[in-house]
Amino acid sequence: MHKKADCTNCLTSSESIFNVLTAKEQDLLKKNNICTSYSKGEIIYKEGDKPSGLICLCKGKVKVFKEGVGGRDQIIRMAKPIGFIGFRALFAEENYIASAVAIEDSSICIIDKTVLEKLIRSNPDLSLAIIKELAQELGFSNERTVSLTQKHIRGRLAESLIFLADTFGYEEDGKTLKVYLSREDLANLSNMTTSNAIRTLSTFSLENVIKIDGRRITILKVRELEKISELG
Amino acid sequence: MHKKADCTNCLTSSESIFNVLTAKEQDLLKKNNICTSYSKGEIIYKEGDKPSGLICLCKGKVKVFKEGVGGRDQIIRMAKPIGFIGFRALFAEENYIASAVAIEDSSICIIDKTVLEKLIRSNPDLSLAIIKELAQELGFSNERTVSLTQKHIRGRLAESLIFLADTFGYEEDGKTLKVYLSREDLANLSNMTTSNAIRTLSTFSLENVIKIDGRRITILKVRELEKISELG
DNA sequence: CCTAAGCACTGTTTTAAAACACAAAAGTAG
DNA sequence: CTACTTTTGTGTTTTAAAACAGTGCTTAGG
Repeated sequence: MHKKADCTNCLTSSESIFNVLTAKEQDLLKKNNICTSYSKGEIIYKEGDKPSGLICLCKGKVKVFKEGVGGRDQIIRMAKPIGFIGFRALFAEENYIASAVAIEDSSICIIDKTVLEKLIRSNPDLSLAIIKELAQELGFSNERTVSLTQKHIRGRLAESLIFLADTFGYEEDGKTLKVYLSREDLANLSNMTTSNAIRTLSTFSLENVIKIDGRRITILKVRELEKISELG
Repeated sequence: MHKKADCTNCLTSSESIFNVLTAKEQDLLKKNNICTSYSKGEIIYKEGDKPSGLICLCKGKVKVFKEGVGGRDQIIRMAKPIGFIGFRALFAEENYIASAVAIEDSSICIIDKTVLEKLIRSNPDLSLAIIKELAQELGFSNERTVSLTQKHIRGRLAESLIFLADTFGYEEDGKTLKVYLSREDLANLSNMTTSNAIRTLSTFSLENVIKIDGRRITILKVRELEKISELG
């Protein structure tokens, strides 16, 4: 674990925020990052840790969660390649307020804090891209706050399933979620107890809105699911 | 209403994010903003509206809220001078996802979108300040999501009272909140029904943690209130 | 001054979801 | 292969908070 990994083209891919950089700047970036790999279940950082740089997820999937008062976790973000994790604390110059755990075998690379600042100072397009990214994330968080507090269990779970589909997409069949979460994670994403996630999932299955086969969730009626989510 | 107002020194005050600008840049800023005043209760923008520029609150107090599924509002932010409202949507290049209403007679000035972009492009310190501001706001939103979903009514209300004290401060006596909200607003801030806000407020008063006199709330035992908030 | 409207407050009922308590299945390690 | 742990699944009880219902107070407007 924590083996060295190599993710050269990850940072400069067309999907990456860094594609606005000049060749020279991209060079600087490539020379200043450390790659590491994590197995499924491993902790990437913990609440309270100090961020050392910008973490880029090159491979795998990561959940970011906060421990609540009753010991119950709330998943506040899910990351897929190519994406960043832990950037909030870095930019706010604070310690992490949440923890990140790999939910699949993953590779990350860390861009040094000072190098990043240099790049931001040298390239306004990068600044604007980061500002936009943060603003969108804030919008997501605000939306989520209202959904999680006001929707009922069915609505919250339906919303989570749609969110997972939007984020990770479908398998080749075009309807099976390309992410395999435990019932507990699904519950922690949707602000409910594990029992209730299991129960509600079964209900959806009985109603033929989804099909469940272990952790494999196939969405049969997206429209129906969206309706359940909207009604709350 | 919507009278023209004058808030020249508001943008360039030492508390403002724009204090990193050069004299020349500050000049550009001052030449390109429109000031308006709103009476208590007036709408500054509505969910779905398109942002035209960066809104700076120069005088007064503003609540920013989202309408939930059951018609119940959730207050997601409270703004005081000198602060910005509606910046999230502007930076994300989206329409507003929340509404802003003045809860006191207020003055705002709007900085044109293109002027703002010019300033961001010319001054990296401004970029960094905006990035930091957004990241802190995102942290606040994440914390809030967990509190509002996991804490019980007493904990949520206690947290809101502490938040109001932190945001708006105290009157001369050093313990009376310098903000006067209706019970409904207090409920919408704390994710509960108005009845429950009233009830819980009375309980706190009976327990001598606070003193209530209409909308005037005096915090008698801050430590106690913090305990209630932490325990959930 | 009187009336209306909105806000503050209280008691009662209902309900959604948590908590609890098991049982069965599926992975995992020895 | 067996024992152990974790995850999944289900039924029951309890509880926190919403919904409902109605009264009094205060403010605003004619």
